This record gives sequence, structure tokens and C-alpha cells, in this order.
Amino acid sequence: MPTDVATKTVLPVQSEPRSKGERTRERILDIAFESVIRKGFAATSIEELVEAAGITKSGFFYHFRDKNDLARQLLERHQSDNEQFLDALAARARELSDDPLHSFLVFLKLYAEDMRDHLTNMPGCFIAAVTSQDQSFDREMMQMNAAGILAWRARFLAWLEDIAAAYPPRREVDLTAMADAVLTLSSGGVTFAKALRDADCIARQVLLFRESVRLIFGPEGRA
Amino acid sequence: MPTDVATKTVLPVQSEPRSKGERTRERILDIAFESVIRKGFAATSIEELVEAAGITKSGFFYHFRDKNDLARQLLERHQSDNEQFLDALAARARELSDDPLHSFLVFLKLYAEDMRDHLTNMPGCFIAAVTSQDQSFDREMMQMNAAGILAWRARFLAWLEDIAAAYPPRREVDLTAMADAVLTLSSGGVTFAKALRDADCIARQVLLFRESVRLIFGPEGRA
DNA sequence: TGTACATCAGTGAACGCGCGTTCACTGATGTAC
DNA sequence: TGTACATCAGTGAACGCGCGTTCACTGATGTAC
Repeated sequence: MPTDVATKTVLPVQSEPRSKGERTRERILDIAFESVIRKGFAATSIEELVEAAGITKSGFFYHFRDKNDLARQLLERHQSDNEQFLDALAARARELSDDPLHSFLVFLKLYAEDMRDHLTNMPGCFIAAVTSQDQSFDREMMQMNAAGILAWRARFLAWLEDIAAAYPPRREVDLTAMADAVLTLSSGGVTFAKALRDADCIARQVLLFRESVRLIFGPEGRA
Repeated sequence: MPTDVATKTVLPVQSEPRSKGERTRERILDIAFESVIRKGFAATSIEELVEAAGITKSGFFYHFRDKNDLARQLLERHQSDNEQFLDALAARARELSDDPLHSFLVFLKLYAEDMRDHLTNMPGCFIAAVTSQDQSFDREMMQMNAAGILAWRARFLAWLEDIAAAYPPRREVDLTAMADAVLTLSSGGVTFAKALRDADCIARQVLLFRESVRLIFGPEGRA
């Protein structure tokens, strides 16, 4: 079961003895995150959040300056969780092989398997939820979101360049597009999976992509 | 310029002399569609729609039973527009070649080029907008949405099965995932493109997918 | 160890605004005889 | 060709509800001396 370790890293194991306020704040964020993914940000009311969290509305405003601040904190936390998640998965993959192509293929396999289990806690879904409501947020939010996406791109692009150096593909290939593909597939896959109520969709997209990575860089794709 | 024809079919050329009410209704739908994609459905208010359309709120309720009815009509129109769009593109592609693989590759090329131009009027974006707000809609909406997606899948799956019959791929390949990929890429691509303000993203994803279709079924992918 | 004060983590009541929705009415256009 | 009536495509005013936000206050916990 090589996925066990990766699986656990999705929820960072922060067992720090946080303060009461901190715990409440995190609880609100948890509830809000789930609701934003289910219904979107605009359709998520503060009233329902505080009811679910067991506090009053004023309690909410003790932790968040306003609703936009909630969005900001939500995105911030999601991005750092995601970074940790990717780091852990990539580290595990690299641990198993020094070869960049091989470890990338392992990474995609781990990623796909993880997607199968955690529909909610996924990279693409929150980005999709945020982006699909673009104009409701302020510029800062959109810049944070874009920056997060560019970080994904940079991370995978570097990896792919390593691969391309070791395994020069026969045909010219758009490495940036390949780097973007992982997130694109996740995001589109979540949409698909939600609409069809079939969590498997994302994993299958990732595995299909994995297959084409293998074809592009593998012996079949080379001269 | 082989895309010219395909391009025009995005907006069905219905020049029927529609009634005044019909024109107003369509105008509302146009404005609403654009706003839903920009901000999401919940964040789109009837008030702003009627102001942009130049009528009063009561005028809106003459054309739509309630806000959910607007969503339903929006999705209905979008789906039929999309079907026409795909039909036209597929017909054009098949016209150029009898070979299923070749015509599919042509189709993807036309599709990619079309995506480059029409960020707004795209397949994936509305589905993403609708799906990301799942729980705000009634069951009927979600079933319509799922049905539309399954129609996409069926259409492409049939095509891919034709291809696989003519060009048996060496490795076992998940044809359903491939069929879903077109829409997944579009949907994820729009999210990506919007977040990064770079319309090219989608086209590049589609072209990358096209490359892997070529590899999977092409001479490199076969025994 | 006890007291004074400060900070934390909220409560409770009230606010005004905008939203979706309703309802009685209307002027323009279409149809029957 | 004119009149009576019906339908179309809306208007205008009002509704109540829920939303995000504010503000004065509070009981529990932490810190200084």
C-alpha cells in the first residue's frame, strides 16, 4: 500500500496545542470550505456557517474582518495545504527512483490514487470554485489564485524539463501545457466527477495523462 | 481559413422573425449567461439583469417563473447550442476525411482553434459554473447537466471505438476516459485560462491531448 | 496567595439594504365578426 | 372598415425575509506585582 503515507499527508498532522480561538477559526474554515465547494462562495451564508459551528454571527466577525476575509483565509490555507501535499507526494515519488521520468510516473500514479479517495480535499475543486466566481472577489484574491496556479506550473515545468533533458522526445512538445495539464485535469475532472457523481473520473483522467507522458518520453515516443 | 465555417456555427444563424417577447427573453438569457460565467449564478442578481436589459423586474417574471427557471432555460439553450456546435465541427472534420482517426485529429484541431477565439461561448465554462454550485439548484437541473455530459461522452466514445477498430492500440487504453477528456480539458482549461487571464491555455491543452491521441493510435503507439 | 488589570473569545440586539417574488393594472398589437 | 374582445409584453409599487455588518457589552482565562 504505497499510498498510505501520501494519503495521510493531505491533512497535515498539526497536533500543536492550538488555542481555543484558533480551533474555532479552523472549524469555521473547515465548514466554509466544504460549503463553498458544494454551493459556491456567494451561496454560502455566514448564518449557516455559524449555525454549523455552534457560535453566533458576531463570533464569526471576531475571527474574520468580513466575508472577503473568509475567502482570503480559505484560499491561503488551501494553497499551503496543497503545497504540503504536493511536496510529500513528490518526495515519495523521488525517493523510489532517481530517474526523473520514472519518478514522475510514480508521482502521477500516487496522485491518481489519492484523487480517487479524496474528492473534497482536492486541488482543482477549490480553484474551480473560486475562479468560477471571479468577479465577486477583490483583486488580491485573484492574484493569490493566479500565483498559486503559476507555482504549480513552475514546479511541474522544472520536473518536465529534467525529463526532457534525459529523454528527448522525438516530436516537439509543449512542456508548459504538459505542466498545466495536471491541474487542468484535476479541475476539469472534479467538475466532471461532481456532475456525474462518479469520483473515479479524475483518477482516470490522470492515468490517461500518465499514459501519454509515457508515450511522449518513453521509447515509443523517441527516435 | 478552414475555421471560418466552424466559427460561425457557434452562434446559430437563426434569422427567424421572432416576436418582441422572444427577443427580450433571449436578450435576458444572453446577459445572464455572460454574468453567470463571470460571477456565478448565486452572485447574479435579477436586478442587474433587468437593468442591463432595459426592462423592469416584473418584466423579468413575465418571461421566467422564478430564478431557477432562468437557470433551467440557460442550461437548455447552452446545451442545444453546444450540440449544434459539435455537430457542425464534427461534420466538417468528417467531410475532410473518411478515416475516423484522421477526421478526429482534424476535429481536435478545429476545436482547439475555436477555443482560442471564443473564451466565453465555451462548452466547459458553463458546465463548470453550474456544477460548482450544485447544491443551489434543484434535482432537475443537475440531471439535465449530467445528461448533457453523458451525451458528450457517448458521442466521442463512439468515435473513438471506430478509431480503435481501425487502429488497434498496442496498450490497453481507457476509451471512456479519452472520450471524457475533451470536455474535461475544456472545463479545466477555462478555469485555468480565466485565473491566468490567458485564453490560449485551453487550446494548448486540446492540442496536447491531440498529440497523445496521435501517439496512442498512430504508428508509434501500435505494435 | 491574592488582587488588579488586560486580553481572549465570544454574546445579543439591532441596522439597513437588496434580494426574489407578487399583484393589480396597462398600453400596444392581433383576431373575429 | 369599424368595433369588441383577447392576448402580449410588459409597468409600478409593495412585500417580507435574510443577508452582511456594527456596536456595546461580558464572562473566562492569562499576566504582573
